[in-house]
Amino acid sequence: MSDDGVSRKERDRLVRESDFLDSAESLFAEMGFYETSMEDVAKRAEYATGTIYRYFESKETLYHALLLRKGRQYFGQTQVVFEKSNDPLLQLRGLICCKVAFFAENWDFLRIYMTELAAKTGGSARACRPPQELDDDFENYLSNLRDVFVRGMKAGVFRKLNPDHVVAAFIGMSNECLQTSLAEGVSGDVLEEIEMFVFDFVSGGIVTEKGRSV
Amino acid sequence: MSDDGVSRKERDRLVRESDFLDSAESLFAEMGFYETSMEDVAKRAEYATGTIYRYFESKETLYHALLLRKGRQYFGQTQVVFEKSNDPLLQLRGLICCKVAFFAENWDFLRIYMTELAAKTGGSARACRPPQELDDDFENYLSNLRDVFVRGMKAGVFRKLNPDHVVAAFIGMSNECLQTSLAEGVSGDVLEEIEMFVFDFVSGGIVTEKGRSV
Amino acid sequence: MSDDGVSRKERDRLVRESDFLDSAESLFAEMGFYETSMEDVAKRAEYATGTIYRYFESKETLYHALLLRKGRQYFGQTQVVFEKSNDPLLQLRGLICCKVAFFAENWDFLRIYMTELAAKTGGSARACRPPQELDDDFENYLSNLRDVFVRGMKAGVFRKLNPDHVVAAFIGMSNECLQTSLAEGVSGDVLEEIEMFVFDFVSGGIVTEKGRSV
Amino acid sequence: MSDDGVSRKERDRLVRESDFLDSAESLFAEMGFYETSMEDVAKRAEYATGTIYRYFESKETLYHALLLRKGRQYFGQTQVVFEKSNDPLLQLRGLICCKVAFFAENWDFLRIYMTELAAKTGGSARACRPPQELDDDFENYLSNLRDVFVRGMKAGVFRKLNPDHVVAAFIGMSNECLQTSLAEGVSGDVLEEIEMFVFDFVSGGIVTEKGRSV
DNA sequence: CATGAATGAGTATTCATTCAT
DNA sequence: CATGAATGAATACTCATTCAT
Repeated sequence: MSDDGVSRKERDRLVRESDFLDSAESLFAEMGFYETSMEDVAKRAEYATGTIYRYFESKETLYHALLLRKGRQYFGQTQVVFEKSNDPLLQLRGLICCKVAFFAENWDFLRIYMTELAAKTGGSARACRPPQELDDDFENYLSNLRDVFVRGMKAGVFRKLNPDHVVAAFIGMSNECLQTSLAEGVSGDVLEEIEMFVFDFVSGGIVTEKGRSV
Repeated sequence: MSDDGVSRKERDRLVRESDFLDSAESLFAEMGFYETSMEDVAKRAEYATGTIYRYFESKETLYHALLLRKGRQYFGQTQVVFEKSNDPLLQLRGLICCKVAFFAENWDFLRIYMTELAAKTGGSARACRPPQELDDDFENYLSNLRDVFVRGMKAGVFRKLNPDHVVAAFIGMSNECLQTSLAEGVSGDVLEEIEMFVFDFVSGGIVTEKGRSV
Repeated sequence: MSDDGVSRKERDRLVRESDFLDSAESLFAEMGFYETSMEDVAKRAEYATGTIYRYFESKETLYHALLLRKGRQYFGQTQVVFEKSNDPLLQLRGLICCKVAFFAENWDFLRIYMTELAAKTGGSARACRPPQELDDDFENYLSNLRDVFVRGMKAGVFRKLNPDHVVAAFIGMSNECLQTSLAEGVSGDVLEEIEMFVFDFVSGGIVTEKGRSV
Repeated sequence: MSDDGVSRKERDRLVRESDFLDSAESLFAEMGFYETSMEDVAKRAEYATGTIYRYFESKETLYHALLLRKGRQYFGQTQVVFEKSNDPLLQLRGLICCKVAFFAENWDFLRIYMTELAAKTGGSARACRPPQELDDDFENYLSNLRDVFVRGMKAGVFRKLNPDHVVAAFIGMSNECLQTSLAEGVSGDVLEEIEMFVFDFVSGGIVTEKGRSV
């Protein structure tokens, strides 16, 4: 037993699991779920094909696990933002910051997440659905996000708009901005720019006083 | 020969082709490209499996054809908007109106288009890519859209923001809003509401004077 | 009714049948039976696919018919040779002459016949066997040919060798010579040369007096 | 590692490969390439269908492999004959001996080889062509064989005939003799008889002194 | 009787999953 | 517990044949 109560065996196991998740993540992002074979995943992880099945019941399970791993991490971070403050504007800023930072670090995951979101929102009855656990987290995230906007509206700092639409708009625009920006490679400057842009756009849209008066 | 110079045979052929495209569109939207078999498509269209191949060379060709059919129609409509006026604000309104109307009528296509967009923007090297023809149309659309924003900025009716980001933001938010709204069923009221919301959000964001002053 | 007691209809029918047999013959020779589709045959004959089935029950039937057409013609000619004389040497000469002349005119058929012979002699249980009728003709031809050799041996003009082997040798060598020679294009001179060569080779082999004495 | 530097795994693999080649060889000989399904091959080898594809990329590859296996073996043996002596008569004897012995042991292969030869000489543009490697070996064989005859003619032990025709005649007659003889079952006596017959026939043809004087 | 669109059985091939070593 | 060969169900696609027009 090591200090933190985890045996070497257990640690080894976790390392292996992580190897597979990493391989799968990059391959699924590159080639898509269906164009990636279990053999591909095993090969990239430098294990034998059969070994994956010691760690994951099926290809779908592997997919779920990788969605969960990063997904929970992300939703965990957003949860912190939701809980740290009650100020809608601060929360909004925090969420954007958190999102940009997370996806900049997890570009492969973003691509998978976007595809998943497209399928999910569209209501596709695909064989390979995201795991319930993550769905719950996502629902919770949506509800918290909605709450931020609703409170902001009540407090008069946000305009009174349909909060469900605002949620969708916020998610859609931030995702798309991240995708197109990050596709061209990541640098610190770009990140800051995206972060600022997203907040700016959400806050004030694009029309000027002059434009409004027309 | 009938009045419009198309023989009955030719018309029959087009009807059949359309049957297959319709079946494929709904199935690909529901189940995804890979989870839909050619037999499924044939069955839904009420033909034998082999018959599809008299109309489409391969599953991929069928997919491309259905993307092209609606895609070109949509980009054709946006092109009209781009050409009808030079006023960025009017163009923006027109584009939103056009998008909402089109996708309300083509909910299945929207779902496929969203998945395609997720894959495309994400740079996935999927076996089944959209046809070059549509890619070109899409690039052209992006460039025209960007131009609307750039002209608006020059004219002082739009705020000076990174136009590429604005393009991404506009596309992402409008798509996501449409998806979530339309998923719940379509009614005339909803359409008008989405249209107004999208324009409103793009125009002015969500933060109020009061929020800004904080 | 025309002079020879065949109605125009009947004549038309025979023309059509012949068109199909010609197309099939050239295609089967070029591409092989399995690589040729009924649509190919119809297209080359400039008819619709279904029309073939008014004339031939199946692809196999078509194949049989084309084997029969030329096959019977050929065996008919050899029969004449068998009957015209009783002199083994004259008959042999006549058979060679007849064979060279026939296959020079029917190069496509030769190729099909060779393949068929390879399969038949090899005892392949192929789905597409030659028709019984032709098999009988072939057996009859073999038996007559054997008889020529046997009589020649009895008469002392042929050496006493196993007559079955002689038959096989004669057929094999003449076929192969024709194939390789005709593959390079046909001319009158070539024909005469092959004819002479085959007779010469069958008659006297290749070893000289000197070679024999070694 | 075993003594001969081949691991057990490697040996197992070769055994399996050989199993498939054997099954395919007998089936292709019996039924023909097109009438044999991969499932048939797998079944005869007592493996599952998919297993073949771990050893051969495609049906065509399998076919090529089986042609190569025996083909190279055969051409290897003829090469030895070509190199062992310079005496045309001895070489001729050696080639016949070698051919009879080889095809007696490889009756299935002979049937496939004959079909292949029929197609090849006939110039059929079949989808499933023999591998280039074997074609080269065959060309080399032809050229060496021709050389034997040319040298024999120069040395005065062979009659002066068109050497290309002699090559064709020799190949055709020996193949056909082997096919018809071996089709009836093989015994030591038969082999010796065929061998002698072929040499006898090639050497001296069939016409006697008496026949010649007529 | 010609047509050619529709049919659907048949086949090569793939790949997630299992299991003996 | 790792391995990777074997499995066999699943699927895109072909083509001989049929039949309504």
